[in-house]
Amino acid sequence: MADLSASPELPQVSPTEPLSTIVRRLRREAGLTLSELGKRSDISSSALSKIENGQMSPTYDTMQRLADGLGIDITDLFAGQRRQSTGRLTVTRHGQGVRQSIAQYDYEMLCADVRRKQFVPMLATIKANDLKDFPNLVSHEGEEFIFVLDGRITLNTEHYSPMVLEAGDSCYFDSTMGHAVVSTGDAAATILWVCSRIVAPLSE
Amino acid sequence: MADLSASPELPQVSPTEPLSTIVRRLRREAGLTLSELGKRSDISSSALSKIENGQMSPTYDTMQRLADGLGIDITDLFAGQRRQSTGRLTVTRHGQGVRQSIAQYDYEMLCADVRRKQFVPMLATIKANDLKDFPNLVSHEGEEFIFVLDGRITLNTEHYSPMVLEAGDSCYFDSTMGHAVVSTGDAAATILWVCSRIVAPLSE
DNA sequence: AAAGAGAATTCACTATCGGAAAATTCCTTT
DNA sequence: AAAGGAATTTTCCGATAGTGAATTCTCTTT
Repeated sequence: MADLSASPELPQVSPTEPLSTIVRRLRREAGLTLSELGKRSDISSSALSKIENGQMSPTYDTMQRLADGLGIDITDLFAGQRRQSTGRLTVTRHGQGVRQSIAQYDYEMLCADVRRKQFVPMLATIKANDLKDFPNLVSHEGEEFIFVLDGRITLNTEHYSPMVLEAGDSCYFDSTMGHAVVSTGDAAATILWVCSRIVAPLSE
Repeated sequence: MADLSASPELPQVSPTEPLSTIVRRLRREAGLTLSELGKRSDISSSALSKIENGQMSPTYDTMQRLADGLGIDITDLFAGQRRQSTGRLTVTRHGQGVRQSIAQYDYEMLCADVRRKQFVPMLATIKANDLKDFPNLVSHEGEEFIFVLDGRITLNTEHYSPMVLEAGDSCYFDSTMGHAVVSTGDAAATILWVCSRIVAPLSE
């Protein structure tokens, strides 16, 4: 079985990248050994070895456990190489983000000059003090992470009882579930907020 | 670390459409009998029957031929398996993340009990003081965001000159570009670090 | 260089997939 | 309702996916 592709070059986009190569690449990127991945996905390391060497065609069942162990979506096992933007980088200095404001929060969008990000970081100052400040809970595609920098907040959600978070606490949740953050301390609360799956905000 | 929602680990009954139903639906939609589809995809009708009745887990090989015979992309066979988070949520209290350590950094993985996150947040304390502490620059798929909480760091990258970041500064970049963070202040530096497309470590 | 440790592969074996054909179910037609 | 034919399921069996143990490979350490 000859492997013609072997080029030492960087991210080669090969539409026909075989499963074996994809799996090996994903495992290496995750920094896992065969047995480590085997443990996570409940597949023997010998089976993984055979898969990565193209000596075996795994069953649907096995592929599902494999994707699970890699923490990826099973379709990623077929998708070949993912298009990756060139090494872009941007810095936002303290206080220099793009400011936006709605009734309940003041935002400072960080690194806003990079568009089409995989996730969007921002600093938010919570103005709302009461859930009544929200006409209704917010809900949108994607997942969300909150890290409290200062003050104390209450995270209200559709499916859980309100959670109080203090400085240093953090929270990760599915944002399709309705949610709203209010400040419950004396001082204004500041949080670092990260959302995935957000369409590039302002500026055209 | 309290996770309110989750049934422990695997037994989670996914509300997604199983392969069997997907295949049957697609075949019916195409108006094909088992043997007709079998002929097109070079799979015996008995095998197809077993697949459609959930009595068999087809191999990667077979699934490719199947998708081929149906004239669809193989990833469409997983339509029902795509990631779909049902309002999950988890909180990590100050200092309660899962700790990990490598030569250059100490990590505290936040919200580590949620797996398959779209992005992974962590707190890192930078131990490295010199670029020489790194055998080579780190590089992996995905994008990365850094927010400096305390101290001063220098971000070294493959394509840019080193950038000094102080508390409150942030940076977003493509992580396929080699990179390494060192502390350049007197005190240890602490940063909030967010990476996309990373496998969260296993917390046993 | 030898020893040792850990990773990857190979080996021997069992469980299961997948094919051919028999058996059954599900029509349509009389 | 019965007959006939097509679609589907079941049965049986060879081929191969998947496992644990043994082996080989690849490092680092002394």
